[in-house]
Amino acid sequence: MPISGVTLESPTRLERKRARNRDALVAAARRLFTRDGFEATTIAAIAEEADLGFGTFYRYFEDKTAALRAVLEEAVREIDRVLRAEDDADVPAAEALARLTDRVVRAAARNRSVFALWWEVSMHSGKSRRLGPPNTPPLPVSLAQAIEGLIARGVESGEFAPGDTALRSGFIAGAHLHVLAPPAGRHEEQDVIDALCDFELRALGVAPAQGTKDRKGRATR
Amino acid sequence: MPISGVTLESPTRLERKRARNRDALVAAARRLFTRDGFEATTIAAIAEEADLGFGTFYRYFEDKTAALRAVLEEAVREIDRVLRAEDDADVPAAEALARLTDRVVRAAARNRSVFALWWEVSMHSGKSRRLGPPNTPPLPVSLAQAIEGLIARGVESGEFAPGDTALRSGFIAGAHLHVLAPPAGRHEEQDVIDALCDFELRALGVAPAQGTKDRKGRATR
Amino acid sequence: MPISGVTLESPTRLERKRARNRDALVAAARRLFTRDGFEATTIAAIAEEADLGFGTFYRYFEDKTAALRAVLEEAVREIDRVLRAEDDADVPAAEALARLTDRVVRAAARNRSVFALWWEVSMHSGKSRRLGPPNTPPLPVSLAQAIEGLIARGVESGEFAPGDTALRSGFIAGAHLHVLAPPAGRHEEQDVIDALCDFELRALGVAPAQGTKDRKGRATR
Amino acid sequence: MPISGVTLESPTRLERKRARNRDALVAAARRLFTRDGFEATTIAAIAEEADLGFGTFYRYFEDKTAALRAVLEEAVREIDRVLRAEDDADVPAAEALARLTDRVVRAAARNRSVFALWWEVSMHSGKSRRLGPPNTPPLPVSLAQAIEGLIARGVESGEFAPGDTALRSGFIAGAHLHVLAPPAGRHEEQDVIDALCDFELRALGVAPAQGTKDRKGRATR
DNA sequence: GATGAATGAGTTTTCATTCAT
DNA sequence: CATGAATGAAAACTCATTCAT
Repeated sequence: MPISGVTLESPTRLERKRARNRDALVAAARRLFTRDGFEATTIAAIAEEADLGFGTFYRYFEDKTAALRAVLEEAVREIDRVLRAEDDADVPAAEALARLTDRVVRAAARNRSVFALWWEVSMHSGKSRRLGPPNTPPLPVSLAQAIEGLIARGVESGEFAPGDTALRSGFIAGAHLHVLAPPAGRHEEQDVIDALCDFELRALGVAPAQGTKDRKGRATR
Repeated sequence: MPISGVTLESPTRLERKRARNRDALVAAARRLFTRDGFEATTIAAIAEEADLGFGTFYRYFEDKTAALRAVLEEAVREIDRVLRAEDDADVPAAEALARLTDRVVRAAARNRSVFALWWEVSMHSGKSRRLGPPNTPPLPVSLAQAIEGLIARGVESGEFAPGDTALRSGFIAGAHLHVLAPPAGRHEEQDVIDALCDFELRALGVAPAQGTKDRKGRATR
Repeated sequence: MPISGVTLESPTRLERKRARNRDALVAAARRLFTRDGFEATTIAAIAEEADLGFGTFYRYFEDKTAALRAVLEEAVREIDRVLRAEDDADVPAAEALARLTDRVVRAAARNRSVFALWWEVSMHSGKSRRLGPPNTPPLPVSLAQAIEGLIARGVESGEFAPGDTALRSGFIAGAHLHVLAPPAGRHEEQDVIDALCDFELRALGVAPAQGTKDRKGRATR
Repeated sequence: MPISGVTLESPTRLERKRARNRDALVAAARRLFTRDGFEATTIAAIAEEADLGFGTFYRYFEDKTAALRAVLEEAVREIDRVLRAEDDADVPAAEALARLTDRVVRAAARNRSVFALWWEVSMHSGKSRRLGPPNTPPLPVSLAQAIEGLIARGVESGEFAPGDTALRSGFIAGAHLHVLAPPAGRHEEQDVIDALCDFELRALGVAPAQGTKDRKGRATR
């Protein structure tokens, strides 16, 4: 048993196993939390879904809420990735907003249930039971903030009509998140995106014609 | 003490007490459900909040879900009242939409927490746990349907730009419901309404100028 | 409102009503106790079955166990009536036993469920929960005692073979009570009685031939 | 501590503990069910009586009725063992019945309370509350069936007097089960058996003298 | 006297969490 | 480190009993 080999490789192997187990647990938790709700999901069910022993859960999470946090952190990371768009800094605000819309709708469609979970949890943050994610702002807020920046830019550049930036960004965020509403998914994703871009750009005072035409040609992205 | 008076009032007295108790329970349930969430609220807590005995709860509600239903029914009634607007049938669609927006935003502001509860509950409808109200459509759906009718009317009359009616009504419903998002209430209600009307009418292709000015004589911020 | 008439008749009328109510409650309790068991029967159910108000139950019975006692007392009275047979004192013991058998089987068939309830209750008398009837001996014991007297008489008179009187009376009581066993009622009552008389008289050493013949002709009773 | 020994014994140790716990629970349940009745026994009491934690009960039994089933299954197994007597197939029916009687009385004496519980439960089978054992026939029925076979054999061979086989087997079963009646146990077991054999064989028309004398050389009391 | 509304003690059951193996 | 057995706190729900009308 060569010490060097063991000490060098052993931690790595373990670490990989640990990571695999943790991932399995988080994935299982996401499936069950979003399907049945947080309270209705038992730890035993999560462990089973992850094909791991019952007690093993507690070797990876302090708590059931820790698992929830882990699930939500994924969603937060996803949103952060979507919202952070430094490369859009040099395109016109309208174009940047269209791109953001595209990314948001696609991400929302992909993570509908987790986003809904996040929304639900954020409603009860700071209340008696502390389920919540650590200190992330609620989804609509994050989204609205990102949009707000773009609107401010567009107003400044004269692209967008003047108006209350905060309110309008909230409205747009609301329109974006409408895709989370239950009967979602009945439209083609691309159609939703096109319509939404048209909708919000018009609302911001941008002449729609070309924008829409462009998008129809699927050229924008 | 006239006998007739006694026999006439006697049943009423009990009934009034019953009604008072029931109202107290519903109010208590609404407070706790919206504050802590449905699952986190115990029946003991509801009874205590209503200042009634524990078992008394069960004389008025079969179930915890029955109390939830009662709470939501209030909200449903409120929305129904808001969405039903026969008197708007003869005004232009744009004006009708503006009025609807006004009513919705005011109602949402008044019932923020209950509407949020409704939204939350409707996310888990059709899942393992059957919390939901009997057969009420989710809030966003009801709202979107009402809006959809107006949009269709406006498109037909030429007031609104053509486009997917269903999608656009959904976007507007989302914008409306944005007021439910946590950091709400930081704006004057009237300002929100004005901005929202401006926002959605522009999005539908209506020239905004007069509309905004008309509403309160306030200049758009 | 003539005082005399009222004071004279009023109590009687009331008493009749009271008696009627009480009877209804006892009958309802018997039906439900025997159908569902004592513990599974709620006072509300008894009152409803008796078509009386809920709280009325407590004007007639101190307790749920009081209702049980009332039900059992009926059965005890019935058994006492069946077992007391002074008029059989001057017939031969065999004939007296046959008559007793006849009466017991008919009573048991008529009161199967109450007797079973009695048996069940007597199993747990003197235990933690005091359900039991006041101080009545269990059904098998009462029955065996009555039989024991007859056997003693028959042994003394030489009709019956000698043997342990107590044990044999117990065996016969057991045979009698077999009719309480679940799949009862598949035989003609008279056939059961005939077979049982034949069985027990043989067991006691009485030549069966005539006895059986007689009974077949239905002449004995 | 040899590794092999550990790996071999390790699983067994747990299993043994599990078995011990389960046995403790069943024993506790039997004690309490028979002492206080099924309904009057709480799960907390069973767990306490078994000296185990409250929740532990539910690791071994789905339900209180599951514990009842486990208790009754013991009794059913015991009865099955007693009633199955293939080795008696070649002895005369009278002798086989005498042996069966012997076994039944001894088993009944040993399991008086459980048999009584079984009887009690079978009275309420098929009613609203489904307590009963899965699909075991009631005790008296099982017993009567076994006896019925012997009587049929004896009648065919000419040992027993002709007569209704079903009824007579029921009577004998009743006599056997009389030992379950409360004031039992005041007689020597052997005396009961002797008297019962004499009783039932006479009842079936078998000349008693030898039979009784043979059994233990004791003269009939 | 009849009634049923109010009440809370008592039971069953679930499940997060601990801990010995 | 993985596991699952043990545990009891907590919650829903029932129902006997009391009491005001």
